[in-house]
Amino acid sequence: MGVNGGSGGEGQKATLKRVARELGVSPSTVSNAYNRPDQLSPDLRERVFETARQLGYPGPDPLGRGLRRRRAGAIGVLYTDRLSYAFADPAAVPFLEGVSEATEEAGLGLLLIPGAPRDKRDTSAVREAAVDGLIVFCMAEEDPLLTAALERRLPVVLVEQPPVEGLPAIVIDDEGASREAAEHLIELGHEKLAVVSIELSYRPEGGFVSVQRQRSATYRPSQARLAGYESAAEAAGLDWEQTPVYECVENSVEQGRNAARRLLDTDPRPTAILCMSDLLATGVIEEAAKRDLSVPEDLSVVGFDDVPDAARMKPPLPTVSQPHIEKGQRAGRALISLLSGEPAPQNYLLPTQLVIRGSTAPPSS
Amino acid sequence: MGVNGGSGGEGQKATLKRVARELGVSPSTVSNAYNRPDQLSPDLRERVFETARQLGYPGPDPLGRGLRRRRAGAIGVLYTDRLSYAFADPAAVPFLEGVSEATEEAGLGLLLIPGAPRDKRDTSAVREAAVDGLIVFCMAEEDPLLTAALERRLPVVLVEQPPVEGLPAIVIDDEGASREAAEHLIELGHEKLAVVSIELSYRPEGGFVSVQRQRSATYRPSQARLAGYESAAEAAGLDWEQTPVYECVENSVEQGRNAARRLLDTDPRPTAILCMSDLLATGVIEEAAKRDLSVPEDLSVVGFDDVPDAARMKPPLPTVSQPHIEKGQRAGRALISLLSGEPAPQNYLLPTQLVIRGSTAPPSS
DNA sequence: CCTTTTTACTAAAACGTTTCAGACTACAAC
DNA sequence: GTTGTAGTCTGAAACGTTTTAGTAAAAAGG
Repeated sequence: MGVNGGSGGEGQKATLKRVARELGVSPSTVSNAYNRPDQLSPDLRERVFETARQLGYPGPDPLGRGLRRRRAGAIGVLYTDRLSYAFADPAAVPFLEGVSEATEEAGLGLLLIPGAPRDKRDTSAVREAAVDGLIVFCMAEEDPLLTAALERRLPVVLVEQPPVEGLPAIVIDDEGASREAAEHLIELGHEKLAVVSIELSYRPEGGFVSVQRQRSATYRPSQARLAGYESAAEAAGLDWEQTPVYECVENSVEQGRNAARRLLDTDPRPTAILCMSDLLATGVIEEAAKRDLSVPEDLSVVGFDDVPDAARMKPPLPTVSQPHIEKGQRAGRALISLLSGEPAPQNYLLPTQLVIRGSTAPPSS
Repeated sequence: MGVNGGSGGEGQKATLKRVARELGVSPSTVSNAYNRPDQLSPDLRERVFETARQLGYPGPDPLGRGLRRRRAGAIGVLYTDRLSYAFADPAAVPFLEGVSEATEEAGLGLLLIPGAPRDKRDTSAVREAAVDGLIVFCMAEEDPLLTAALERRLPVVLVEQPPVEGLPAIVIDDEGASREAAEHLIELGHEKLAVVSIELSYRPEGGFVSVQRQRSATYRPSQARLAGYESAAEAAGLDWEQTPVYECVENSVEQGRNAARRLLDTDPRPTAILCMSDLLATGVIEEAAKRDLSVPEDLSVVGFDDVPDAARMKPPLPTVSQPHIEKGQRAGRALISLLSGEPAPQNYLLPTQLVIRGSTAPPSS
């Protein structure tokens, strides 16, 4: 017998009203059987369930209930890019893990909202998502998806986003953390730095970027991290204009390799490269290896994120560690408290830590 | 100005009906403006949007629409365990990536349904989830969550599950793949095998398990893989009764270490260990290292899953490779085609491959 | 100029629930 | 014998849409 072969059925689709009619009671009573057990006799309640079973009624329909109660029972997450990329991003995965811990505690579903590719953005998914609130994670300020999300006037929590008044924000101190990373290299004696950056704006151009474009980056992490690198350089008397910054169009090992190909060809060749993600750093190191440059003797590389792999690499990758899971938890909890009507939106600044692991070195020359 | 400070508002919450009244047209017309642009004059349509903007109407409410259209616009995924564990499971993440690719193509949301811990299962989330269909991924046959899912009578696709008649199933050949892994070790001359297993049933007991309990495992992968190991052993004339099988209560490195502690203390000490996941294998290798057993000279270890790390370990971990992403895609697409009313549910058997990477060896004695 | 077709719009009935405000009974309390 | 009170159950009105079947006017066809 197949799973739909249950008895009953009685032709039409089972509904609360039909259960009520079948049993000769009012719909309210059936509803109460499910939602307010104290409102009817245990005996009748049992009979309601029995009839439901016979008719194959699976309990109150979530959409009908949601409409009436005016809550969907789920929160949505908006991610930078195509949704499927999120699972390939080692920083996004633990973030989602944290969010899911929070939603699970609250018994809420977690709806991942599809983004469609950038060149043909379709905002319908975000407009039509049945959710009670949204978490916006690391999207460009001018992304149409973000606009659409805000227009829904739902409770929203921003994570690693440019600020919007009235909305709680969860961030790390991107600027401070990257300043620290750059300072570390400068203290070692490096003067020829280079930067491998993740996307700067909604439509990333890729390649070397002017200082002006750096400053007008619309992804918060990119903008803040560049500012941090720059301020360390300026403080040390280095000319930031002369520091090559290469923008990747995607956060991947492949793109990191690409960037390194270009950067290691510049003259003078940089002695240290600051990367905005561990994925990019991995690519840079791969390319360096291909050119028989040894890391860190010939080239120091620092990453960002501290993915699990970073510690296992040989040599281990120096990087900026940040609490991804906690970030997700905080975001989830902030949204949930917003949903339950708590007034004061709380901002969080999460701690970061520069992890060196003994594998940066002074310049060789 | 905060995000909710938009003009309009007019006291009450903006609704389609209110937009209609404000403009002096019927609700149908406003609805058409959003859903059937060809049903009204472009001029009026523009005025509808204009009024909507003034009133702060964010477009048709997903719940109202969903109720009327009888579709939620999302599919749900049920995972073995606490939802948050899924993000920590290196096999589940790429699976979800694949699913999300499929849902994204179809413009559907992906709802992750929370599971709550096993000892206090709460099925309300699965009963109340607003979805059009479900993907059930790797759950024990007797899990109450699974029962609740089937009772909803929604389209369902099973992944790595014991079969249910009438429901499409996506699986790998767990039995064949693990038989192959065991055969490989046996061909190398190993006679003292041991197995480190993932959970066998909804309430895993942990520790050494009898052949009888092995056979009645209710997680499909566990059951099938044990059957594969056993059939290889029997075919080689080894006594399966004498082969220690250690059940872990969780798929983690820590649990693998645990299991190894027990297995490496048995007499005779196994010369090769078959692990049901790369995470467990990693733990086994760590414990072996602690005891100064060199792998593979003193102990051969084979994993399962082929997570990205497996190739990078030193020595690289021999393992069974399976197409996680494709598994997710297939599951997603199967469910989507089910939703669009296609009749024949299709089963898929996805290919696996034993990847040795030159790091198993004959027994040393 | 009359008929047919097209265009632009509407009325009303769903969709499947929950909840508010009773209503009826029974029984205890005064 | 009235008044409470608790315990059960119900009727009807939402909740915010979409859709079907239709009307009236305008355009096209002859």
